[in-house]
This record gives sequence, structure tokens and C-alpha cells, in this order.
Amino acid sequence: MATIRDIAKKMGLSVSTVSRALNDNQRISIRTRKRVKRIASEMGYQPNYNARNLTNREANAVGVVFPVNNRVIDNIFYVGLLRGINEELTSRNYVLSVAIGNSTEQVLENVKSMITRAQIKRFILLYSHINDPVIELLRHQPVDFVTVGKPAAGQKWPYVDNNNVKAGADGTRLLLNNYHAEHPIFAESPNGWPYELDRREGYLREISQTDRKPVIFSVPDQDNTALDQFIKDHPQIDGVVATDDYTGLKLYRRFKTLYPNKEINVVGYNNSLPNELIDQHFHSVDLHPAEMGQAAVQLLFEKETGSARVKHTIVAHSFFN
Amino acid sequence: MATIRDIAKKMGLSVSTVSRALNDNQRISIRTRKRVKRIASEMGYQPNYNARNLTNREANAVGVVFPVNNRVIDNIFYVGLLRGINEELTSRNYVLSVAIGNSTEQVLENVKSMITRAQIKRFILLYSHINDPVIELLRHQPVDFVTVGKPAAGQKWPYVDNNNVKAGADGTRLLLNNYHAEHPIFAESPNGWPYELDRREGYLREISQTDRKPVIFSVPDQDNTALDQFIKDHPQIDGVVATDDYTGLKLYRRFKTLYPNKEINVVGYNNSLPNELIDQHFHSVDLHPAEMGQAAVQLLFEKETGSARVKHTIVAHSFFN
DNA sequence: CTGAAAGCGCTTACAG
DNA sequence: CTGAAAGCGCTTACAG
Repeated sequence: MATIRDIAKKMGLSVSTVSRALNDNQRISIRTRKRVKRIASEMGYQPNYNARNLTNREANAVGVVFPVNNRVIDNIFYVGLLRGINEELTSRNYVLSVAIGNSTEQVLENVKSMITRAQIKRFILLYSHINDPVIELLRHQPVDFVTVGKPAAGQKWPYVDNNNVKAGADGTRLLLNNYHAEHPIFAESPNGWPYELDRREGYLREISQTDRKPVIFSVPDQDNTALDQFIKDHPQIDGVVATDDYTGLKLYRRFKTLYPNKEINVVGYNNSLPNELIDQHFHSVDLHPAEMGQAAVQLLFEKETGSARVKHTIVAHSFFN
Repeated sequence: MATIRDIAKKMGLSVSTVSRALNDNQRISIRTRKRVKRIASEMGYQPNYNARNLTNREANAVGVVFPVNNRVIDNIFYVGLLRGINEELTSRNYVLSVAIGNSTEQVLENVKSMITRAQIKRFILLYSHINDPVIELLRHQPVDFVTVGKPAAGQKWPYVDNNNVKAGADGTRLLLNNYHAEHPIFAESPNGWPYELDRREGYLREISQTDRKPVIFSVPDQDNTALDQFIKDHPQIDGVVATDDYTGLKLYRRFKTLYPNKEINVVGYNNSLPNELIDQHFHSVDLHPAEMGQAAVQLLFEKETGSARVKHTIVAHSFFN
């Protein structure tokens, strides 16, 4: 493997000059920079990241942190994020390091080790939970991080997210206008994630513009009896804006089981289901995870603006099916 | 951040001795090793991976390579693998680096850079394709790698896999014995992946032990007309061993659409669907991806046996639902 | 059983 | 515009 020493020797230059030329240092003449780069590429020179990182006291890596408790179906979303993140990272000659584990302690140790041993200074969290120990750690370390999903009210840090109020409103309007739903409800999870609150807000906003009464139902995680009871108590519902595909499909299937012949349209979010699994009455909003991943990296590498505004990027969603 | 120099100074030892003690070098007395480790931990010493890697000419990282073209539903499987891989890596003080991209060229560049710039010497491929350029590259480099999924006939390299012949046979027997299927068929994808061939072989083996005639159907990727035609031509089928959950569910849903009142049981593989999406007639074989990930790492770090046998590990599957 | 020294391949403050 | 030198924090061959 050729090193900058080899290049220097071959060109009769010093190691310093070669290093500076390769890094496009202004102090080196354009002519020399060009020559050095040409020779370097001819010799098949590849920089040694470990050496560079040792000198820079900083790794050219971004730590990507997975949530501990997630539903398997969400993994589709995470891999989409990974794709977008890595695309942006490779173009910056950065590397993607993953922190994933089965307990908060494991992940926390993983991240600590990335900071102190691997000297990683930038992180992307694929989630945004309140009181998350990893986030608490990162906030008190000299590192930068971005979360996917905005922080809960009262908290502030850089993030990338969709406009979930708009996404909720769009889903509601789709049901009202395109599928002529008379009684669309909003179905949420018991977790109260920030994105659900926003989608619900969008739903409420649209409903309030009509003469309808809003109906919110929290779908329990395990037990289906409460869900069945709700459906029986509300036989008139003909549309559902669900907080995510999982919640939506769960409700949709119970509804169809109880009322096989009633028509109902459902809007979910994440586009996480293969088309084979859903029919023309199930609609999903694509949140464009790859774009969100790219945006997260861009935010992470953005120069400080100095403004007090929290840096963030809103990625547009779109309808699928 | 404390370094081994700081420890050496504080203890009145040389840097060499501290380094050796921390690495449990036999040449250092047990007493000294213990003392050094105690002081190191008291001082909050954390090794600098970049320095170590530079000296060792090898990164303490494993490159994990995602396939380029994959169905979104498979992402569930990949994240399970990641969990298992990282669990084994952290206990070895290794780091997980991801290579993922939208084209073979991107991924190939990513892996090349991992080898030459990041000095990564060990890789896990989350797939095992024939004539894959990444595999071809790795075979001709001084690196070790393991694939998830066994190589196609004629190829040889270390891998981790399930016993897919047995998994196919087990699925078939489940239909025959537990659900009393009279006419179970085997449904495969048009891709002819090695694992499908094996599952099909298991199906054929079980069927041949009865007086039934085997039926194999290749489910086309896009077009549903051939699928519908097949179902109409075979109204008697009452069981399906499908090459994966995706193929199985596709067939199941078309079948139920055409014959809502006929009972049919389906066995798929990967356990990739949330329970809400399936009913008691859909059964999935859990391939234990996290265990496969762990096994892959163990294989990667196993000392060379010297035997000509190809190293591999077979992870047991189990039934879900 | 322990140490002094060289070296891994870079970057950069200092000097000219 | 270019160079000599120090240093990043480790490991290990060589010496005793």
C-alpha cells in the first residue's frame, strides 16, 4: 500500500507538502496540488483512516443508534434510513458504525465506547424518545447528534422529521374527499409518540372544518377485546386515519372480521407493508426514510449557524396506493 | 483521556510494560498485570482504537454488507441479524461497520474502501448470491468473510445457514399431520435461491413418503394472472409450503379472494409478519436471525482448523404460530 | 520479568 | 510556496 511518504519520495517533495496537497491546502500551488493528486492516483494511493483519525483525534465515522424496543415491522423504516445515511456518508468519505442491542444498558455501553475508544464525534439516533439515556449521554458530551423524529415538547436538539400535522391532515382529507368517508376516526397507539400527537392534530384540524364530531381511539397493544368493543360501539365508522400501518391494519382486519361486507378505508403511515398484504382500501403514506437519512447526515455536517434556532429538516411525505 | 503513558508514569513502569499488562502478555507477572489493570480502571483508562489499529495494521471492525436488491419485508430479517452480530462483536471489543447502497457499484466501492482505507479484515455478507461481485472481490483479498446463506453448488466459503431441507420437510409434515392437508403444494419464487431449492427438496422428500403427487408452482413477481389461473386449475389444494412469508401470503390472499369459504393452511418462512396481519391458518417458521448473526461472528473469529472442510454453522429453526 | 526505542501513517505548528 | 520535526497513542522486536 502506497503511503504519502512513497509519493513524497517519488516526487522529490516533502511529506508535509504531499499531505497538504492531497488535502487541498491553499498554501500549496495549484500546479503542485494537481501533480501530487495525479501521481497519488497513479500509485493507487489510499489514505489510512486509522492514521488520520489518530492525528485528528476524531474518527471519520458516524454512530447510528437503533432503538431498543421496536416492533419488527419498523425495521423496514430503519433500513431505509440506513440507505440514505450511508449514501451521504460515503460521499463524505465517512463510515457508518451501528449501535444496536437488546437493552438500554447494552446500547449505552456501545455508544460510550464509540465516543471514548473509537473517538466518534457524530451520531444519528433512529428514534426520539423522551428521557432516553442515550440522548442524555450525548447531550453532555462534546459530540454532535441528530435524531430522526422531533424532540418532545420542552426539549431541543437537531432533528429531521416529516410534517406530521400535515400528514395527518392529508390522510384525513384523502378519506373525506377521495373516498367519501362520512365518519372517519383517528386510531393511535397507547404510547403517545410525538408524531402521533401531530398526526392526530392534523386529523382534528380537518375534521373541525366539517360538521363532524372527531373520534379518537387508542388501540391497545395486546388485548383485542377493547378493540372489538369499540368497533361494535361504532358500527358507523367508514374511515380510519391510523397512527401507523401496524395500528391501521390491526383495526382494519378486526373491522372486516366483524363486518365483512362493510366498506371502510384506512390510511396508515410508513408504507411498511408489501402490496400483496393490502388491498385497495388500505392506503399508506410514504415518509421517505432514505431522504430522511440523507437529511440527517446533512444536518450533522452543517456548519454551525450561530443562530439560536434549533437545526432541523422537514422531509416531504407522499401517498402510496 | 488517560493514556498508557499516564498509567506508566503514575506507576513508575514503562509504557511497554503497561501495554503488555493490559494485553495480558504472559511475560508480565500476574501481580503486575493485576495492578496495572486496577490502576487503569481507576484512572478511567480507555484504549484508543485508532492508535491500536494503526499499529496493528488492522481495524477492530467487521464490515456488514447488505444486498442491493431486496424486498422491504426482508429488512426485518436483516435487522435481526444485525442484533446478533453486534452482540457478539461488542463482547469482542469490535465495532460494526455497515456497507449498504443502491447499486452493486456503490456497495463494491464501499467495501473496497473498508479494506484499503479502514483496514477492515473481516466481513459478513447478509446474503449469498451467485456471481456476486462483492464476494468475488473478497475471495481475492487477504480478508476473511462469512455469508448468511450457503454458497450455491460448486462454490465454497464459510457460511451460516439453517437446515432448509429439514425446514421444508418440517413445514410439509406440519400441514400433513397437524392440519390434515390432503393436497399440499410447494410455492417458490422465480429466483431459485439456494434456500428455496432446499426447502423444495424437503417438501418433495416428505410428499414422496405418502401416495401423493408433488405440485410445484413458481409464483411470478408482478403479474397475478398466472397465479389466479393456477389457483383456478387447482381448486383442490388445501395446503401450501411457501418459500418465504411473502410468497406464502401472496398466494394465501389470492386463494381466499377466489375461494373465501375454502380452508387452506400455509407455511411460510422468516416469521416476518406481525401477528395482526395473519390468522391461525398462516404459519411461519422462525429462522432465528439473531442467532445466525451470532454464529456468523463466531465463525469469523474461529481459529483456522487447517482441515479442508468448509467452516459453517447450522442454526436450528422453530415454529411460530 | 521489565525497559528503551522504533515505527505504524498521518497532520500541523513552526520556521524559512 | 515548501520542509524538518514533533506528535497522535499504541505494539513489539530487540536487549538485558
